[in-house]
Amino acid sequence: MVQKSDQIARRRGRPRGFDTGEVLGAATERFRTRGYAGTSLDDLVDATGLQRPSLYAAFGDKRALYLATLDRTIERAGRGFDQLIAADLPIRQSLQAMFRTIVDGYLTGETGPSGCIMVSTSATSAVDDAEIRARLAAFLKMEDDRIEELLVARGDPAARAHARVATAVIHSLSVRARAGAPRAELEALAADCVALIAG
Amino acid sequence: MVQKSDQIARRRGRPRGFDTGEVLGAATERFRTRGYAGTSLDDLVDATGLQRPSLYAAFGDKRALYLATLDRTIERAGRGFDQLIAADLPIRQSLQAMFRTIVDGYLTGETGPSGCIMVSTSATSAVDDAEIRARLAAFLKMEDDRIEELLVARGDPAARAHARVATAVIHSLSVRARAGAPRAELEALAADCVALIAG
DNA sequence: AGGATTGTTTGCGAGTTGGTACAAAAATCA
DNA sequence: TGATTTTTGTACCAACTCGCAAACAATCCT
Repeated sequence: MVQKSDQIARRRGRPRGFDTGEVLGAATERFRTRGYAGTSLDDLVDATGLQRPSLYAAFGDKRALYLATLDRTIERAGRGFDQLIAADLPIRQSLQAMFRTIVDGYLTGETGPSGCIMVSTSATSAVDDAEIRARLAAFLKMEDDRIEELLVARGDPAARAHARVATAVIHSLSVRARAGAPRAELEALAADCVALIAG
Repeated sequence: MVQKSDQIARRRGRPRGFDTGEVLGAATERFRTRGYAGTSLDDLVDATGLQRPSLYAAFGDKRALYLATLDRTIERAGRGFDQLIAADLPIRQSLQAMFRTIVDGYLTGETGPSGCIMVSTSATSAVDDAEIRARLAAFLKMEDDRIEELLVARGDPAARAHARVATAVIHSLSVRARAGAPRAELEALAADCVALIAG
């Protein structure tokens, strides 16, 4: 009872040779490019550097790992919106900053622009899998709510409708990024949306 | 040279026991619910009623069949927009009719609301497959162009920007439908979009 | 009728899939 | 030190994957 947690409560057996967050990030990237059904265990071993048994011990089976990547994505995206709201910029600047971050992220990817794992990948598996569908629904609600909250705080009288449309534009940006649309096209759509809401 | 095409140019051997269009439609539905990677040959045999060799003889391998379903979808959607433009209704009514048709379609599906095969399914496979990506890009361009054309014909001075945003809302409707959003939610988003453009 | 041509059915085989058993390895505890 | 606990690496398995070969069936042509 003396050294309750000397460092980080030293565990008993052999220590893990990997960081859970990093592994989850690597798995997310692979799932984002190939989708759930299109990603094999060999893919995940290749992406994470872990062997199958390590993956299974740490996360459970393939589906549980996928769900974990979705949860991680929802959390991180939520924190992003929180920061944006806290920055307390005027409507136009808030939306511009939001779209800038989103477009930048959507244009990244292992083999090409990969958009959003929730909007453009989990959606494929959502119809026949209730847990994936629930995560996607939670993500969409989070987006709608946070953007509406942001617009309400700035005194937008049509906050609700504007938030829904802004979210819709986010979704479209993901689809268009995966279709190979050039950055300028994505930025133009974002600018059109900002003009429509804040212009 | 006399009976060039007595009926429909009677072919040589054993006649096909199926209608190509119907089979393509059945395959489309299965691909729409499960995605490309998530649909097996057994699934397609089950959905179409054809045996593997018949599928292969008529369409080629699984990927070629998938590409055929995408092409069919693009064609049919294009015809839908053509009809809408030809109807020559005012802006508000045109958009309302468009969204009504789209929402109705997106809420259908083999096992639940399945949205759009292009937006919410082909997008998953588009990153690593150039031909699928090209089809998706062509589909998006078709949507953008047709809606812009419609708005230009009605004298909308911001036709281009409005068309992009309307297309974005269409994409979001597909994602939301697959997430299990109720009809009222989809209709509300559509109404918000119409109000923003034509209000 | 009989040959030619095309479509259909059965069955299979090579490769890949997700998942696991088992032993070696690396740490803590006594 | 040796026993215990946890992680890691190797190898494997049963099930499923896509695709195809070969025999059979149905039509047209002469």
